[in-house]
Amino acid sequence: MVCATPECMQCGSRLRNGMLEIGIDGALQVTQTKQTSIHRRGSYIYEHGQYPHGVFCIHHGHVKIVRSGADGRDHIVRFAKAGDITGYSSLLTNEKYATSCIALDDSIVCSIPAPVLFHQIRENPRLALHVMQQLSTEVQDAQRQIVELAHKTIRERLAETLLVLKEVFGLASDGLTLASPLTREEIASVVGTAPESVIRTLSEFKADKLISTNGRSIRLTNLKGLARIANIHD
Amino acid sequence: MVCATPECMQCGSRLRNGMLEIGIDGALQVTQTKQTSIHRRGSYIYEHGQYPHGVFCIHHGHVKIVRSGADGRDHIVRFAKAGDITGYSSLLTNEKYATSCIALDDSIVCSIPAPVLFHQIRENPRLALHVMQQLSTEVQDAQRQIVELAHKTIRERLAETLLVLKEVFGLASDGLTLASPLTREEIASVVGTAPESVIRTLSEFKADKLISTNGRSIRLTNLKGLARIANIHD
DNA sequence: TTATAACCCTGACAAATGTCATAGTCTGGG
DNA sequence: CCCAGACTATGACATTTGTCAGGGTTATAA
Repeated sequence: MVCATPECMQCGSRLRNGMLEIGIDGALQVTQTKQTSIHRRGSYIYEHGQYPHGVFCIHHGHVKIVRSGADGRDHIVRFAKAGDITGYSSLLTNEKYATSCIALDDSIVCSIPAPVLFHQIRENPRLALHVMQQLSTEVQDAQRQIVELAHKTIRERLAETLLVLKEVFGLASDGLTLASPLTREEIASVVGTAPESVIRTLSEFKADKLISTNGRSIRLTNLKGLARIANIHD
Repeated sequence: MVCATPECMQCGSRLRNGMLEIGIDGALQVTQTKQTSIHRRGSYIYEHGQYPHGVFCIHHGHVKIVRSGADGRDHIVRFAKAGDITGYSSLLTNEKYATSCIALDDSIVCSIPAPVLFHQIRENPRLALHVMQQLSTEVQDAQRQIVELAHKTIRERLAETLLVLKEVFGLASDGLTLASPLTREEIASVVGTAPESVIRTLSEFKADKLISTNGRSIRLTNLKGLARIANIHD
């Protein structure tokens, strides 16, 4: 679905207002060429194996970036939410997507064509530097995850994941309940374990008065306790 | 140790001869400002917690990039060898190193000052693009590691690691023995497990006629068998 | 509203992995 | 050449985690 409304300029304005400073002309080109689409929970923004044609910028909602393992099990390698950009690492290496990007909410996503992005990068060293910094942050996040998967228990990783979900999705109006649409299985595929282990460990946390649950929803009643489990070790 | 010999131009020439094309002037600037140092096994090229002042380019030998976990245990997140560049992700985000870089061999490493690198990036969009591509590859490698740590057994990960070591360090003149100086403990910190588990699994591989060992050295006698274990699952 | 599928939860058990103890082996420096 | 320290190797055992089965609950769509 093409986004033809003049006020739909978040992509361009974000690029301009951020540290990127692609200039009025650049913002105009981006705004004129981008395509906006609406997704419901579960719908694919891009899929493993396709060739990239551009980058995606999340206007509204939340998406998960998923990589499937050899045995068919999926792993959520990161989230993206409104304002975040995704899909450039495969575009830059000019390879098929190694990951899929799937909406978690009802989301609005716009896509900037590759030629436009490359043109802007060539024209503007500050944009280039910004992309490098984004990629550097991704590298460091991924390396941190590697170490944690290798050496932390499920208990530690789940506690940290709950705190990450708080950052990504925020809290409901009570200030305690995670505003996250993730199922236990999706949480498991962030933590890197089986859904049963997530459920069991959540029950431990309940017994330890760190959280309480009601159906899918989780209330974080002791943030410091969770942080202690997550950072320092058991 | 400053590298003053005129023939020591690998950094500059690599940058020029590669896809980077920084031009004669660029190569000259790099060559004139870089510093070359010699390291023995175990010596630090840079260390976790320091602030970066430039990027490092490996002339000769092999290094490990290590990240230490909360419990003090280290994890090898990747290797770099002659021709590879390392240390730019922390430089770009302008944060303390999250990793350490340690020589595995007697190695020769040269360092390009940050201002020179940034100047070259600003001047030359192709260099910028190349750095982005390197970073993209690192992101994808790291994400692959995440999924494997989350969902593969030690047996699978160790088989893959042996094949990786073959790519990084090559084989001795017999065409079978890994030319790797890694101890069992270092292999464990690639695989993400305890040294005992590595030794035990290597013994399984010996029993399965996939490898043979002699002290520290490992002979890969059945590459296809290892690949089968590594890729398809057990 | 109801039917249905997806999801949450727990128990029991099996398998994988970590930890500790101990002994043998290699290797580099004096 | 020899010794000390580091490394490899294996067994026994504890712990963590995965798998399978089954029952209750919730959400979604007709």
